Amino acid sequence: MSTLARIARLSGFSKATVSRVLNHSPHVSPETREKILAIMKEKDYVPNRNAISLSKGQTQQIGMITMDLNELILRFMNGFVEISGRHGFQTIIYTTGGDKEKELQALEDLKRKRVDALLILTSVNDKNVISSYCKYGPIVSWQRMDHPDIPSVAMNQYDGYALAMEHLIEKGYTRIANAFGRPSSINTRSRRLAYEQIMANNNLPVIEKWYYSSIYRIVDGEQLMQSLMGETDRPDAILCSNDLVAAGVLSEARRQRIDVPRDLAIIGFDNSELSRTLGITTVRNPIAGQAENAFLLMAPALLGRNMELQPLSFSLVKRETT
Amino acid sequence: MSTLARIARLSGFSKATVSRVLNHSPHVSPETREKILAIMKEKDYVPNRNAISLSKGQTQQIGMITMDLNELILRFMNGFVEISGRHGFQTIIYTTGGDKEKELQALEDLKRKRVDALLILTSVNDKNVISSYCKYGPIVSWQRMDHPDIPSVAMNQYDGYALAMEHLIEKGYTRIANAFGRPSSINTRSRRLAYEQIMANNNLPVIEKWYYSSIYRIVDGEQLMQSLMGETDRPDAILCSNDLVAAGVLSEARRQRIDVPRDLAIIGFDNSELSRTLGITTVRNPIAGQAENAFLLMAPALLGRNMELQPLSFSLVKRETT
DNA sequence: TTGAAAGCGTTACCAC
DNA sequence: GTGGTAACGCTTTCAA
Repeated sequence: MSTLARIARLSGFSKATVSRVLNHSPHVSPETREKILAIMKEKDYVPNRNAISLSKGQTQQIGMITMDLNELILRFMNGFVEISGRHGFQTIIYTTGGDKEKELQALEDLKRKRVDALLILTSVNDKNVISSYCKYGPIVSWQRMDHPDIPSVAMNQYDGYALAMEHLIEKGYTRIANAFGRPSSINTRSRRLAYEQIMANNNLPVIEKWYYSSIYRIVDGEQLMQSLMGETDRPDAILCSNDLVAAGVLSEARRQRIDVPRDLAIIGFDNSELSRTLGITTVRNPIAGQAENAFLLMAPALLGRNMELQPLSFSLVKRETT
Repeated sequence: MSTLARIARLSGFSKATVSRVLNHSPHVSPETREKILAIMKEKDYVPNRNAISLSKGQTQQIGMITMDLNELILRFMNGFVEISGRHGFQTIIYTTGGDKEKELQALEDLKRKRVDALLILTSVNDKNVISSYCKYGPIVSWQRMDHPDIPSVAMNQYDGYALAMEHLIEKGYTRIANAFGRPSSINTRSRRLAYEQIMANNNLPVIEKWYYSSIYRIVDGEQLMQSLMGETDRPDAILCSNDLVAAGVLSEARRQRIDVPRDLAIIGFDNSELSRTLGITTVRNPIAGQAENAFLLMAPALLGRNMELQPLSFSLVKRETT
């Protein structure tokens, strides 16, 4: 195994000079550089990362914490991996499965300098517990943390929902059902607010009996549609918490011979792969952009320079269900 | 920032003794241990991982290389993360996007001791290039590599396919179409062999005109079903390369008012989340078991002791499409 | 049971 | 431009 010291010995130069070559220092004569590089190549030398990390006090690794992995999380991760890779950082994933202890392990890894920074996608520990680790390195979150030390890149769902609402009303749909996700989450509150305000703006009645919550997956969507079929008074549009739900609603509607979009409009959320294949109108969530911003928020601490966050916005992807 | 040296100074003992406490060495008196532990707690001490890694020459990190992330890969990864975590190893993901250069970076990381071992899920570089890194640490692959130095945990798809075939025949389906994946892959060959042999064993005719290949996704399944509708001579069962394809076939069949499973049986592969929600009969692929075996193959090099691989087998999950 | 000191493989500061 | 050398924070002999 060849080391920097060995290269120094073989080349006749000092370790310092060899190190300079490694780090592209301008204070090395071209001949020296060539000579040393040649020996490195010959001896198949590569610097030991641990030694570098120890010496520099930085590992060039960033940890990503999540309870589980799903399509959305993956899209965020991929975006984050991409930009951090461009800046020379590797990423390591901590899947906690919702276990507080496992999550703490990840936080401890910031303290013990295994990672230089942490990205939280979904967490289970109390925000004050988490924020107590901020002194060891930058921590940025996707989900809102409501803590001054932990910035979040989450977007206000109001805007995305509003886009969908306006589209529906413009198309003439007014009897709108809402399939919400977590009952009292901030996102649900924002979405509900968007629905109510835009209905009011258009002098349309808010129909609370068509509020559904805890609707997350395909089956939930199917069941929702089924229970709707049992009633005489039915909505002419359903705004879904995500694309999975929309897919469930759509497939059940087809099974029930309902003409989509003539008799029922369906809108999903997130613009996932599934919505594309099934042709579901949906709201595009700029996830890669949020991931990028997450890294940019860490940049000052990591790279020593501020970087401008990019402005993000939702957009509507019109397909065959509206 | 407290270091081991500081703890030693404060406690009045040497660094060696403090290190012994850290590593649960039996050669420390209980009182000394207590005293030192108390000071560690008080000073909020945690050992620096880089220093440990450098000193030991091991990082306790394993790299996982993949071109991209999908549900199957994730299941494998989760299984691997789980077992390696139990043995004190963390995992780091290298997503290459099919870029040979990026993949090489990961291999270099084995050389520069950022990771102790590598797990290859999908790779793009030549097996000889990859195997040239074997001298730096254990490399295990999911996909078959056909190289003596790189063991694989892939399973013989013949067995899984045979299970599905026998189930179909037992149920009375004989006019079977096959939706294969990559045209000339080893998996496709095994599956095709299984189909042909089992048909032969039952004195049934092999129908090559119903061989389809390069069928991977939902839309591919839908299209396959559509093209089948145009013909007069139709199969009474379709064996799909994976659950996505089966989902596509199923949804298109429903759209075309075909009675599943009376007029058409559908079997998927992998027992994914989707097959469960849609009620598709499928072949369960013991992915977590394979992931576990992947770690066990590394165990000798990593832990210094041999571990017995567990025997794995496919099984059939019967649902509503057969 | 404990301590002293030599690694581990780099970087970075200070001379020259 | 180049070299000497002290960090970085731990583990691991070898003695005592």
